[in-house]
Amino acid sequence: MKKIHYDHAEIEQRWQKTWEDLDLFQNQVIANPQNKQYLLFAFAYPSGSGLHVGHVESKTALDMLVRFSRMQGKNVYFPVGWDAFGLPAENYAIQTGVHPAETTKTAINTFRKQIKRLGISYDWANEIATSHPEYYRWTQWLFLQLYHKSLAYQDSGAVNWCPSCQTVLANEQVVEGQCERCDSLVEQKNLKQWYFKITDYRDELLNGLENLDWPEATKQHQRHWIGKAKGLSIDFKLKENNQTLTVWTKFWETVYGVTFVVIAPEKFEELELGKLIDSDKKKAVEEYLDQAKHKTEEERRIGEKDKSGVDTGLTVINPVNGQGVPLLIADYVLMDVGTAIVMGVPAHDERDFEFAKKYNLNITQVISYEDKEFDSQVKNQERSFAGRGVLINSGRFDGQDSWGEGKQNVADWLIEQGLARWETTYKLRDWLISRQRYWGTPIPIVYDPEGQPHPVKEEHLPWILPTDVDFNPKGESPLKSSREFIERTERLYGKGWRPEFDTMDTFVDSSWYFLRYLDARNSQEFASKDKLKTWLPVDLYLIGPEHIVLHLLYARFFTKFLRDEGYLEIDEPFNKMRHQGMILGPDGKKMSKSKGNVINPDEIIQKFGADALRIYEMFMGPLEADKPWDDRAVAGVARFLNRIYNLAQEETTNKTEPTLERKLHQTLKKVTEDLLVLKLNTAIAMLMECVNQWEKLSRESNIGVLTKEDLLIFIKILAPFAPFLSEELYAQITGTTESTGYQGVHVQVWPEFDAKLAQEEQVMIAVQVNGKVRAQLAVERQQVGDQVKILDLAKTNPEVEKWLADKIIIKEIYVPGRIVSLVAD
RNA sequence: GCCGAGGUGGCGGAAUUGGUAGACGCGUAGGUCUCAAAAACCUAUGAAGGCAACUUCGUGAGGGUUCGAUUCCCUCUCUCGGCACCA
Repeated sequence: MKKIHYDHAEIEQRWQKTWEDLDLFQNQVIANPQNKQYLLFAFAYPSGSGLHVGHVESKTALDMLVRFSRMQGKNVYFPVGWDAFGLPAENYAIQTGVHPAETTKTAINTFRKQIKRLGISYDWANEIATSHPEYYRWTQWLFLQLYHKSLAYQDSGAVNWCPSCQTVLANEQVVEGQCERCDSLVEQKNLKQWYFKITDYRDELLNGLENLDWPEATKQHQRHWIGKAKGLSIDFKLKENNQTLTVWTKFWETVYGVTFVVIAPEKFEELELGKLIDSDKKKAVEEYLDQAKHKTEEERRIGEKDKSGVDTGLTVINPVNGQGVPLLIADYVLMDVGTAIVMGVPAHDERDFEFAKKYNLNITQVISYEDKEFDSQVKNQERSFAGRGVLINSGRFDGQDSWGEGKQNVADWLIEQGLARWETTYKLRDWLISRQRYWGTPIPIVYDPEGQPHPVKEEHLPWILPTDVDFNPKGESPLKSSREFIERTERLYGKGWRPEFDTMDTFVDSSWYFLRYLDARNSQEFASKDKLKTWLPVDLYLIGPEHIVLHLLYARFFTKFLRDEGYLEIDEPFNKMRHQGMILGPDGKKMSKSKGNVINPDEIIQKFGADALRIYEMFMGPLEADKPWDDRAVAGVARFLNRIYNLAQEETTNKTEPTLERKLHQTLKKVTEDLLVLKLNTAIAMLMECVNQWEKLSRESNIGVLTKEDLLIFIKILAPFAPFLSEELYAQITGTTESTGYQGVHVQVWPEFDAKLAQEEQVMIAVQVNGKVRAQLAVERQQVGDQVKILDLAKTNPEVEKWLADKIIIKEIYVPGRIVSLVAD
């Protein structure tokens, strides 16, 4: 039969229009808890460059699962929206003068069009954009709820400042001392800013991870970020005035080895220790404090190699042995770790060792090691070592295991003596949400003429983002340039009142969007309790691994807060979460415009069709892996689809070829199982195997090889993968017309798997002799369980006999249906 | 330095979680069709040896457990992510 190329463009456009006219899969949020499935894709920032192949990957993967679930009779909700506030649109506005609202709208329209072309079956009825007043009104409402509970508060202190973005950043947005977005070196500034008190939930955020079905690596990451550490706070006394200086340590067993104490510059000032210093030291100390204050992030990093500090001339008493040791100031001690005062144990800590060497401080070994070389190196003050050993020079604890009884006994004793207590520290700090940028949600706060903050009244929400604004960065919030904003505030609150000019971190917007999805047009509340109760939690969240600490932590925090406020009944928003990998350029590198290795999905759709693009991206490899693009492999997928199209044109028969029927049911089984665990690459491979066999049999036969029913089974299991082609073929075969109402493949029931039909009649059993496969036995299915017979068959097989000649069998193993293993000597 | 993921043909990747390594796709070679090409289809395709049936080797390296290891254990090595002066 003559092979034709089916017209993918025509078919795809026609069905896209039909589905849209029918409002297929729209308005799926109904309060029906039966069989509910809330499937969530991390909503995207609508960038001006449009959809890229990475977007296609995650959207398509979930769409396949969604279509499959629907056919399985699940009540599926699959919403869509836009993380529409953000810097790129604002930066573009600075360059071109085009208002961010304009560019955002255009970008969303482009994305929407592209997504529809891909055949993603989103429910558009609850589409949201975080920049829409009816959305950010509730972001502001949430801020106010936090404010009323004192979980949103204002504080001044050192903050991370990006000189290029002209805004402060959250700790989470500083990567290696650089701005996450533009890689500028981050500076420290003292500013009064708004914070969310996420630390109130730190223990729950940590413990809640336990039962989540998330990738273990992601959970581990969040644990590290929260950074809970149990240690001992030990009180040292200042000799000069008996003032207590508390150090915090995880290595208290080395306390007898303390030969100095180091304090962070900021802490030294906070405790006002300067006044105790002798005049001869005063100048050096003041100089050091001044210099430390002005160190840039870059200089500090250089300092990693060369530690600096200054002796205060003050003496600290080690409580365990009464020894007086010097107090030094050094900026390698960080203000926000522990108590910002560190006990210096140079024999057993690398940093302390370095510091001691540089400033000629004493070194006392208090742990001896089994390894003689190590031990003598430490003894000779050539290096430090932090491994396990036996305590020495440690009074009553000498001879005890430094990681076992010794560690325990030292702690017990210190606590008993009232010298120390357990203290748990965390790395997680409160979330700084103020941003000195325009394109974001305005913080709903106004200041009275005395400068005291007050919440914007709820009836004034949404607290609209003004439009008469000069975007050009001047180191302060662009909103200050809006006359309307100030006039509005004075009109509503009184003369001399001023609005808060900062906007919120866009991560605030995205921390609760999955809640708004459930009731996006509700003007009375952020979502009705009924719908929240019905649909939460999210059943599967597919999100890039780049959101591990930021978004996922914040969203969990919001969920827990709203639960405590009585709005939600769940503790965790996303019980099951998976990551999609990155699609790399053909060169195996991350796609970027500057590298010129970007693949445009529109071009692929035009050339090969949306179905081919969808299937290719899923066929590339495991969803979670990073995979390089291969242009030629897309053509292979297009070929696969074309073969299906041509085979489906052939006549059907009244009895399916038995081997093909078997293959079809094996395929049904494999595809069903793989879809449930998102192993889409192997599901597609199985579909290909099935088609290969179908084609082979069809070639060898003059008449049809498939019944109409079996053909329809194949089309149905193809439907989640290739929604357009399967819809077309289904319509062709069943002859349904629009007049009968929509009866297309996407509302059909997923076929039932028949184990009997999938079973092979003959099973191939391999025979190993001394671990090497030497023969294959074709065994009737009924005989597989007959061990005696199978072993007999194996031993009398001529191939096997050859290898058994002159040998005695000493062991026989039969794994039913798989393998016979004979051991002979 | 620490934490995490990983290393399988020329390439992307499979492998029922201890049971025939290399499914499926790409690429390559030869062929069919064609005046020719493209497209499409067929056959072969881990490496080495052999005319051949066949044999040996082979999942980053080395060792171990086992009748049997890509899979489990130990040591090492390389790659990719992340964190990092965290006391």
